[in-house]
Amino acid sequence: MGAPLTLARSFYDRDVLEVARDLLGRVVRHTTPEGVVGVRLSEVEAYAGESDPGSHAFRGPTPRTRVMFGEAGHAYVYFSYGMHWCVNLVCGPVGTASAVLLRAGEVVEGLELARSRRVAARKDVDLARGPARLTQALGVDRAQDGVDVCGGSSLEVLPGRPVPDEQVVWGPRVGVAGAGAATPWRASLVNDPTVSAYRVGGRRSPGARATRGADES
DNA sequence: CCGGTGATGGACT
DNA sequence: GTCCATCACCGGA
Repeated sequence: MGAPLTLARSFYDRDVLEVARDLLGRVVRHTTPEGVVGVRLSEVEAYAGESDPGSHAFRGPTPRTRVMFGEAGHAYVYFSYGMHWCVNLVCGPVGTASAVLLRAGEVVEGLELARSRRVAARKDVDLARGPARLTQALGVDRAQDGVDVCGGSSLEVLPGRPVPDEQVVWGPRVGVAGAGAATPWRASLVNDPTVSAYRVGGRRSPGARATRGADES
């Protein structure tokens, strides 16, 4: 038998920062009746479970965050801002509720289909440049919440090509206050045009902090 | 290039 | 009622 197509569950069943780091350069692939789209990850963000004030798991399990408290290697998909879907990969032991948010990547398979799903994107580098854009390009939504990405599902993560440390840049997470603010939760590929360049604070009230990520341009 | 803002709906207090 | 792990679009520099 050949090597498994998707990453083994053990890949996800460890520290969330390690998983985030190792996800860079991997390919997330989603197969639907419309076809297949694959995205090579260029930016991810770690959420360290119940102790992380920035995590959806911070207040303990709820119907929405049920999947986060479960087994590593499953997708946690949530609905945001009334119109967007974002996808995380659960990691660590059961009950840990850690997860890695897939923030951006390059479409490396199914370019035409991705374009048709992302009509607003003017350039191909914008197709999956941002967490909600990435899910839209992949065609991921509520139906993939809880899906096991370790094989046998329409949503899977392929080995891709590992990225050397020199190409990895760590930066702060946005919109999170509290003790964990100093931890570099967000990892991205240096000088990669598909890395999202988002605003700190978003549409927050005036006076929002202006700490820019260190991985721009 | 950059900052400001509306859209839009669900989860949680 | 408030807060979003966001995006697209618009106008100004």
